[in-house]
Amino acid sequence: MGIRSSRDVRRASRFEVLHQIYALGSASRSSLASASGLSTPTVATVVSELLDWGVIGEVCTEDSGGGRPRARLAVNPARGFVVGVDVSETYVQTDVFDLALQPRASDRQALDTGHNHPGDVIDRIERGVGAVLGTAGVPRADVVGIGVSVPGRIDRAGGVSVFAPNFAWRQVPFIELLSPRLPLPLYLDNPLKASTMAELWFGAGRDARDLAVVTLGTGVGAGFAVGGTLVRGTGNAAGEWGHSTVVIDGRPCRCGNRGCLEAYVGAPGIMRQLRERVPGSPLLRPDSQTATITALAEALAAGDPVAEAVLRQTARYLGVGIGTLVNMLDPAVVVLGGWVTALLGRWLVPAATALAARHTFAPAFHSVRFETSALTGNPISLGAGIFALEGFLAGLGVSTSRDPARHTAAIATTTPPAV
Amino acid sequence: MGIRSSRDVRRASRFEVLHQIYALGSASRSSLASASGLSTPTVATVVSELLDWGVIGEVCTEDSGGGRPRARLAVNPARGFVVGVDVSETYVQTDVFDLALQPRASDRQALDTGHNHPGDVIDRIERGVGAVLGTAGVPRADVVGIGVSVPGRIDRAGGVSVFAPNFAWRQVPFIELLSPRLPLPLYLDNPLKASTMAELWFGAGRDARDLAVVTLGTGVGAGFAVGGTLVRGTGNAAGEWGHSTVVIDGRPCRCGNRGCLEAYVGAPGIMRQLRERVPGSPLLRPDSQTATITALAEALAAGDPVAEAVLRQTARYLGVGIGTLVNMLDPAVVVLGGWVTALLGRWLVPAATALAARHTFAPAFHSVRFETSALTGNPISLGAGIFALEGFLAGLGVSTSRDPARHTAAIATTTPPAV
DNA sequence: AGCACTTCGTCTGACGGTTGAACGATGGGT
DNA sequence: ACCCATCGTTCAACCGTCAGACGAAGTGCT
Repeated sequence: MGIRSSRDVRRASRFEVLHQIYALGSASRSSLASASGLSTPTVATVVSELLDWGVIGEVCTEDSGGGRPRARLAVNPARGFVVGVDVSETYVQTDVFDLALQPRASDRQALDTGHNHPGDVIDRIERGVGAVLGTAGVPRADVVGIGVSVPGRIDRAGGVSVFAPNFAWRQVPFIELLSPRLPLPLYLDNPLKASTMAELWFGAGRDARDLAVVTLGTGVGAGFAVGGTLVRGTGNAAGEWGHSTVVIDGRPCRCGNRGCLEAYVGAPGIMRQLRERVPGSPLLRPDSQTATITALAEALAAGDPVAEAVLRQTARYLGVGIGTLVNMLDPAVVVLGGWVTALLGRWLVPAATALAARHTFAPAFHSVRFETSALTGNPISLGAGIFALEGFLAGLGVSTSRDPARHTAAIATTTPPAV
Repeated sequence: MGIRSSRDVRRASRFEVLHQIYALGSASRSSLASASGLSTPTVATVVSELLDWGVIGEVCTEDSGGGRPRARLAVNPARGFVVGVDVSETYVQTDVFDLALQPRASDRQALDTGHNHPGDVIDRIERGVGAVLGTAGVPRADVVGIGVSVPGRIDRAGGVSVFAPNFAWRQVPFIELLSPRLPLPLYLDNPLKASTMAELWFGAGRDARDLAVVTLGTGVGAGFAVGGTLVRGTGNAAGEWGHSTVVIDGRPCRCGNRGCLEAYVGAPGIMRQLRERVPGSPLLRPDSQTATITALAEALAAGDPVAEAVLRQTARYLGVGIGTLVNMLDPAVVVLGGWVTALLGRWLVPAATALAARHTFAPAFHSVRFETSALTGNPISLGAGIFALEGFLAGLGVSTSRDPARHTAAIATTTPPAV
C-alpha cells in the first residue's frame, strides 16, 4: 500500500498542486483549489512551501472584477534546469529545459550502426550535455538532474539497460558508466515511458486519466497510464505493444520473433511493404528510413496510387494493434506520436482509427478518442527531462520526511554531491 | 486524486489490515503489523474498530514461546452474508457466502437460448437467491449485499447492462429491474472483473500486485490488476482481450468482427476446429459445448491424435493472445481459469505458455509466471460476492465520514431499507 | 471621502491519523 | 521469587485537511 501517514497526504497534495501549475501554465491560488479539489487553506499552505523552495513564484497580479486582485503563480524557470536525453538508433538528442520545462537549447549527434557500443553512446551524451549547457549558458551547478531514455528494457533502480535488441546490449550498467562523466542525479528509462510521461504532463493527460500513447518510428511501442499513473509492469517492461503478433508466422522481427506489429508498421516494415509492392520504386531510399517515409508522404500528397496502397496496408495492421489496445485497456484517449506519425499521420491516423473499429469490441470503441500528439519538440527528451524533474521535486520534500527513499517517484543513482 | 485527508489514510489502513486477514485466514495483531507495514498501535486501533463492528473476532490464543500469547483474529463469519450471482449464457448460479467468504449454499438454474430476456434472468436470480438462503438457513435480514455478474459491458453506477452481445441486450437497466424484487444493496459488474477480484483476494493476487486473469469458457476475456487495483478503463470496458484480432479477416465472431481470439479459443471455436478437421468426429456433441470439451479432454488423456492436433492449434492462438497480454502489461502472474481451462488446462496451459514465448518480447516473458487458477468453486460468483462485501465494508466506515458516497469502492443501488 | 460590495487569501481551532517509546499483560524458565 | 521474551496498549508528539471567521485589496456608488 502506498498511503501510510499524513505525510503521504501532503505529498499527494503537493504533487497535485504542482502538476496543475505545470498543466495550466500559471494559476491563482483559488483556481488551483478548484482544479485540484483541495480547500483554499490547503492550497495556500502547499503554495507557500513551494514559494519557500523557490520552485514557483508570483508572477503578477490581475484584476478579479471588483475584488482583491488574483496573484498568478507560475513555475520559477530560473530555479534550476533539467536535461533530457533521447538515445535513438540513429542519433542522440540532448535538450536542456528550465524548471518550467521550456526548452532552452538542443543538440543532436549522429549515431551510426557501427558506433552504438555503450561507450560511443556515453561519449555522445557527455558531448551533448556539454553543448546544450554551453549554448544555453547554464552552469553545471544549476542542473538539478539528467534523464536519459534508452530503448529496450530498463532496470531503473540499478540504472541498467537490461536488454536493448537494436543495440545488441544486454545488462549494460549504463548509469554506472555515465555517472563518473556526469556527476549529477541521473535517471534512466525507455522512450515509451518517457513519451507517455510527456503526454501525461503536457498533452492529452491534462484532462484524461486513462490513456495510451502509441509511438510509431523505427521501433513501435506504447505507454499506458491508468488513473493518471504510468503503468510500468513488474519488470518495467510494460508497453511492448509493438512486439505483439499481428500475423501468425509472419515477417521476422528484429526482436527474434515473427509477425510482430513493429515488423509491419515500423518504418522498416513500411519500407518493406513498398519494396514488396514495387521493388524498384523511386520512393525507396534504401539508405534512409526518414527519406523514404518523407518521399512516401509527398507521394501521398500527390495522390500516388502505390503510396496509397502502402498506406492502406499499414493502416490495416495498425488498426489491428490499436483495436487490441483499446479492447484491453479501454482508455479515454489514444495519442499517436513518433516521427512516422509526424510524417504520415495526416493520412495514417484517420485510416487506422477507422479500421480499428473492426477490431474493437463495440462499446469500448465508441468511448475512445484518438489524437495525434500535439506536443512540440521531441517528446522523448522532454519525458526524460520530466523524470529528472520528478526526482528533483521528490527530493525537495525529503528534509521533512523520515524515510524519503521509500517514497521518491524516480530513483536516482547519484554520485556524492561533493568531491 | 484519491488521497484527500487523513480519513483516506485510515481507510487505506483498514482495507489493508482486513485484506490481510482475508488473505491469511487468521492472524495476530503483530503479524498483521509486519504483513501490512503498519505500526502495532495503528493495527491495534484498526482492529479494535473492526472488533466493535463485529466484522472480525478473536478466535483463540496461542503460545508464543515464552511470552504473552498471541490472540488470533479472524473474520467473524456470522456477522452477515453476501450473495454472488453468476449469470452465464447457459445458467444462473447463485451462491451465498458467510462474511469470511466461505460458501454456504449454491444453486444453479438453467438458462436456455430461448429464455434470456432480462425478465427471465431476473426471475432465475430471484428464485436462486430464495433457494440458497433457504438451504443455508440464512434470514434475508442477515444478507448485507448481493453482487451480480452479467457478461458484456456494465455501467456500475447506473446498474445498467450497456451491451451484452450474447443476450442481445442493450441498455438494460438491470438493477432497476432487480431492485424491487430483492430490496437489498445490489452490485453489478461483469464476469471478467469478478473473477479477477476473486484471484486478487484469494488467488494469485495474495502475493502479486500486477496480474492478469484469463478466463476461457464459451466467451474469452481477461481482467487486469495494476498495483493491486482492478483496471476498469474509462467505461468499465477494460479486459475485452478475447475480442482482439489474432487472424486478420479470420473467422466471424459473435461480436460482429472477424478473427477475434475468442472465435478460436472459446469453446465454440475449439468445436469448430474439431469440426473442420474431422467433420464427423465422434468427439463432437453439437448440442453441448461442455460435453464436447469433456470428450476432447478424455481423448487427450487417451492420446488421440485428432484431439492433440486440435489442442495444438488452440494453444497456438492462445499463445499469441497471451504473448500480447504479457507484452503490453508485464504482469507478475498470468492466471488461467474458466471452465475450458478446468477441462483442458492440463494440456492447454503448458502448450500455450510455451508457445507464448514466441510471441513475447523476451525480457518481459522471462519474468512472468503462469498459473492455473487454484480457486475452488465458481470464481465469478465468488467475485460477485466480493463486490457486495466491499460495498458492505465501505459502508461501515460511513458514519464517521463526511461524504461516504465519494469513496465507496462499489457503488450500490439500494432501495430504502425499511418499507 | 465614505461606504457597500466583491473576490482573494490567511488564520485559527477542531478534527482525524500514524508512530516511537514507555508500559502493562502474560506466559516460560530457573 | 525472579528474570526474560513476546504481545498488546497507552500516551504524547507530530503531521495533515478543512470550515468558518477574518483580513486584504480592489470597484462602484453616493
